[in-house]
Amino acid sequence: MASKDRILRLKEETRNNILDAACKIVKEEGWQGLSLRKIADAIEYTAPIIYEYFANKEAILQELTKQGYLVLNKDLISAKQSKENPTEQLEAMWLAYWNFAFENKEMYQLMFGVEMTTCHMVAFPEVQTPYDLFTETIIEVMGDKNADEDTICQKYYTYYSVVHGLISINLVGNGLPNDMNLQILKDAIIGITRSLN
Amino acid sequence: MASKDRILRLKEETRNNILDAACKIVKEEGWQGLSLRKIADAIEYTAPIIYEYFANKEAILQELTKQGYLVLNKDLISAKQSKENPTEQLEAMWLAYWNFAFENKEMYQLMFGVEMTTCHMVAFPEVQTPYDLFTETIIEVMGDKNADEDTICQKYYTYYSVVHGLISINLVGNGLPNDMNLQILKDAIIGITRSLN
DNA sequence: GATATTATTTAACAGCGTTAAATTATTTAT
DNA sequence: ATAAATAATTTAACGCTGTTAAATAATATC
Repeated sequence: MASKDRILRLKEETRNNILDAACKIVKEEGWQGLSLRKIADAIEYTAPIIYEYFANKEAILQELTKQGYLVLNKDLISAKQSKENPTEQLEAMWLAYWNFAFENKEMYQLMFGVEMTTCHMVAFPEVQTPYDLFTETIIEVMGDKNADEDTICQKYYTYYSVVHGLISINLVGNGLPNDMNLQILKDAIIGITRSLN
Repeated sequence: MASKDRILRLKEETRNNILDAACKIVKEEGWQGLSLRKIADAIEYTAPIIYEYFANKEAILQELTKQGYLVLNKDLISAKQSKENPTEQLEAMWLAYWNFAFENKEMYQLMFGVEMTTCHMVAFPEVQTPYDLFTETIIEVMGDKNADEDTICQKYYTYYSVVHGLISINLVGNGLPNDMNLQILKDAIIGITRSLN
């Protein structure tokens, strides 16, 4: 019976190897360079074996997306915890979001469809978390626990639009000078925050 | 000698047929559905003939991108001309930009890398035009002809970030309710404009 | 009408995601 | 320990992709 466990452990390991190999290939060659045959090569198997672990290529991308959200959500939470004041928390969170995008460019592209077709598959709960974390803090900044749902949503998307837009502009093409980026980002965040209270 | 002209005209026509066919296929099946064989089928030729008119598939995308910019630039100019006041011109231009994105979703994706790998090939002058048109109007709103180049550039990208971001969010996935979109868009534009003077 | 030129197609290559069948390795049962 | 059953893995193939070279068909030139 213990051998069953060993086999299960090995299968789990191979599954992770597939995901790790995919990540490595993407970091080296971009999403266009990713193929099942390359993944198989990296883990020293032939291509069809992948279908023992994933339904198809899309399922691999879905799993990677999930992992991306886990990292992002962790970053957002620890950013919030790094500050006391809700306004500072919100700013720290958007900065963490920004940093995640540039520390994980390929991941961000996959998750948010920049220069890359996203896998809008069965939604998993992790994609909702950033929205929850941000709106929760927005409510705190507004100091109005009974604030209108639509108003909060709108404020969130105002932040989100400018941050995601600026990230996208930088990921596609040459991007902007670093100092200009940060100035736009911080000015925009401050500006929107001012409109909150 | 006139026959030469006829042939040249026919070649030009076929070239356009290729581009038109590509557009049609993309509108019906999205960028993922576009293939050289489908284009060839649509114009009733076989695939390799396309290489008599374009160096490769990328070159077709480049030409379509160019056409996209021609339309966008025309829209921006006529939006500007529709108003007298520079502030109103600027708002009308961003609204025209917004409308272009949703009236030409596939084109916008190609031009700005939303859910689609852009062809960042040899840059052509048309890509610069929106920047010129917007910054020109921003300067007029500021009423300072000697304004700092960097400041103007920064203001432009502040507008651009929020508009492009909001568009991207809508093109990827399900998008937001229509009224919320317009409210975010107009609020953001008004807010940034307020910071200009 | 024969020859040269151009237009177009056919065939092929290497790569892609994916599936079914064949093969090898491992476990189970006698 | 050997035979049968099960599982793991590979080989071969399909239809698709962009692209190239060679073969063929159509046209123009002499």
